[in-house]
Amino acid sequence: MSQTVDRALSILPLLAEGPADLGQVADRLGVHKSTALRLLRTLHEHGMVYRQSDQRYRLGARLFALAQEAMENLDVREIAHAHLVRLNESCGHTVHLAVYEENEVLYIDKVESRYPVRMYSRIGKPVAITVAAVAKLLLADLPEHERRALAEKLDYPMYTSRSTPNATAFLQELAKVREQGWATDLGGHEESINCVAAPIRGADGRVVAAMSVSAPNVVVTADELLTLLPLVRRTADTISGEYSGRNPAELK
Amino acid sequence: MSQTVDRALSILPLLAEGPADLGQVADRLGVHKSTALRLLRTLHEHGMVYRQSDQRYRLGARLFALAQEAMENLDVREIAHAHLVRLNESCGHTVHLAVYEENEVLYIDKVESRYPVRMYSRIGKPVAITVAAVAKLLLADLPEHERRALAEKLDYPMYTSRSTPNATAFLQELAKVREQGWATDLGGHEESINCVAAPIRGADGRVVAAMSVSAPNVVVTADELLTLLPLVRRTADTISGEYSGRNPAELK
DNA sequence: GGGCGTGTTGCACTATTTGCAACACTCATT
DNA sequence: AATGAGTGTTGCAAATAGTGCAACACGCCC
Repeated sequence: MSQTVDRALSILPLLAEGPADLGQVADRLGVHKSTALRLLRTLHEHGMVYRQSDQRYRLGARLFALAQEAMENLDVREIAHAHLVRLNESCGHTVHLAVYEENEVLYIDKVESRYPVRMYSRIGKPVAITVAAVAKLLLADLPEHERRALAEKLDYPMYTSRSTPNATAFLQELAKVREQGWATDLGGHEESINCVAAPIRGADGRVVAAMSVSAPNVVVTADELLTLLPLVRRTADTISGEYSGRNPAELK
Repeated sequence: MSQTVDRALSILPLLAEGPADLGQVADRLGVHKSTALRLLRTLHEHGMVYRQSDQRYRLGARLFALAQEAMENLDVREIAHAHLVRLNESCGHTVHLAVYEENEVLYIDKVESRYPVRMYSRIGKPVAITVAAVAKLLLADLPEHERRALAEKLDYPMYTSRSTPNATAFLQELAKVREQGWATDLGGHEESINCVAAPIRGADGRVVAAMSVSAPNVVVTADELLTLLPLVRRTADTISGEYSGRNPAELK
């Protein structure tokens, strides 16, 4: 592993917390100012960091553009999008699409609720992995040992009284989810918000993504939301079919 | 400037085009496979790239998370958001917030139209810089020489017949925008979409961001959209006031 | 089982990066 | 004006850290 690159990349999460000046960056990296300067310069040339008017550094525009492009190239996302919109049109609630990647689950698409009350979430944001319905589906499909290892390693923040409290409970929940082929989150992340989710599978049957419908209590009760389950599952299955049907489009 | 970091960072835009295997990466970088491997490994450890099941590399999740965090830390964005939402509620159209950074203009916030017909755009996406109303405002405020230099350097794609055709026309347009303190884009990017935009200024009077309201012809005519101008300008001014009023919140 | 096309590792060489110390610059303070 | 503390910046010599090579380890197809 490359030390120089390692150091340079370590600067990014550091700047993500907020702007910092050269001295601060050097200190937190544990290197000499001049070294930090040269690393920052290289990052700058690539547009990864930006020097604002007060001389301090922040993350740069290229970063957004990259994240953007990367997202748009995801095949599942492309295939799923139209279906998500249609689902939103027929039920009106917020629809999410998420994938698992290296110990994180993240939203890669979202169609906003048509009701005035909206939930907070954002594409690209890592999901509350221990409680979100989509996360349960994605993790439930991991190979046994990987799933256990991950479960042990996670934190279990008690967002609400119904959050998953620990690894044991989590693994149990995952087993259930795996069994039934769908998942819910009933107020486990935010007291008043419920979700139902279904898995999207590739040709080999493995779960490649998960989608969910979320709505706050004030709009529909948990029971009412559950009546949408068949629709959500059907949508997910349609996407699965389309995804496994065609060979992953080779671009260019 | 650091060669190693330079090479490593060059991998990212390359992967943004689509997944690639080790050989391809090495070739396009012009380095030996083993070198490419080690760079990719380091990128991997930082979650910047991800190795998919077919062994090929793609951009990784951390990239999204970083872009995400960076965006949320922008003070203008935070201050403006509530006002954008309110504006959207009162007029129903899509509202955008954009900033300028190193030869690019990018959207940093967006409130979706409440009409069924939506326009395509996405937070983090670089804006069509030669035609977008927000871009004109941001560039019009650059110091003379920088503005000229940039204008010369740009491409002027003819998205529609009303797109800005060349540097001369662009500079002229910028002068006008600078003069009047607001800007429009009447079908310059997409034939049927119009925008009106107003600048958000910091305490020193410099333009720090720009906001716009966009709507397709099928919903309102350009003339009707222009009647919203006073409202847009008022909103922008309110945000400007709030932004220059408080000292930029030092976090942590 | 031989022949590809991958990705991976150990090693010797030297080019690249590093920390230092000295220098520039801006801003307060006196 | 002059001093000083706080920044960011550059040239240099030392050596660490990165490089390409060549050999190896796979998996896959014929």
